[in-house]
Amino acid sequence: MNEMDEDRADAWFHALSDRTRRDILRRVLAGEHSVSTLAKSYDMSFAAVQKHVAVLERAGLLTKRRQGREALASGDVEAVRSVGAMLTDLEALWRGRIDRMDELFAEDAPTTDTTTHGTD
Amino acid sequence: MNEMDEDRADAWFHALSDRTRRDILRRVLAGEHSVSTLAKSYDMSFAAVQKHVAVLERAGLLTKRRQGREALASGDVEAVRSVGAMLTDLEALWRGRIDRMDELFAEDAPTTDTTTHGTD
DNA sequence: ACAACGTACAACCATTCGGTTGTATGTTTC
DNA sequence: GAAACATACAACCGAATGGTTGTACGTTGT
Repeated sequence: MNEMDEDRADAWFHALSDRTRRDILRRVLAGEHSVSTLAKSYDMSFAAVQKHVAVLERAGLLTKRRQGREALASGDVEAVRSVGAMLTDLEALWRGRIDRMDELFAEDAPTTDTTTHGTD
Repeated sequence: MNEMDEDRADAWFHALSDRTRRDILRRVLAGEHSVSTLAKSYDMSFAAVQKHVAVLERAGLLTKRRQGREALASGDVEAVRSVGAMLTDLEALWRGRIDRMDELFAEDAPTTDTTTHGTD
């Protein structure tokens, strides 16, 4: 895991660590929304919502396209999948631990059958 | 999505938003480690690492058990899976958007078959 | 007994974060 | 062209974050 990946991960998880941003992401994944439309949904200033959108955009979780005076935001599902993939990698580490525990069991026990491991 | 879930999600993503914490989580998912063992891996004070462990613990991503003078930390893979599930839910919203786009196509096209909607 | 180890926690500090208001600029609409 | 709308961004502020050092306390080894 190199420095650039960690930077991206920092940005992803930080972007997702705020409930308003998670809610914005839900909306823009379900469909395009202008920033002002989004802003009307929350009990805070337009500028605050705009900043949240900017954080999501910098993290690559959302893209904006300009149409006239509106900025239409759209969620990037590929980025969401990348975050999910990171967690799957974490799970894999855990599974490795379990496998190692199984090996210890196998070493300890009288070897009845070493060829088939029905661990799944 | 109620208030308590959002609090948990805030804690999860915030805990994961720091690269040191992600690294600690990787290690304790792979196997139990004492806090001081973990601390030796990073270029920061013991207290700093201890705080990171505490953040992960409060988020429920890791549990500690006391053995003598050591505090052994172990990653909770179920919590990691819960975070992953949240992202899967986000993906589902996106898929809903795509389905709706398909419907628009279908409405636009000459009606060949309106009775069966093979959207799955 | 006592020194070394492992942990816990408080106090402090610089930086970041999440919010505000205000100002500027481009785009519709009348 | 003026008014209303949508965005962008800077400046500011209190709270939280990520680090530090110092202190205290139980546990282990000699």
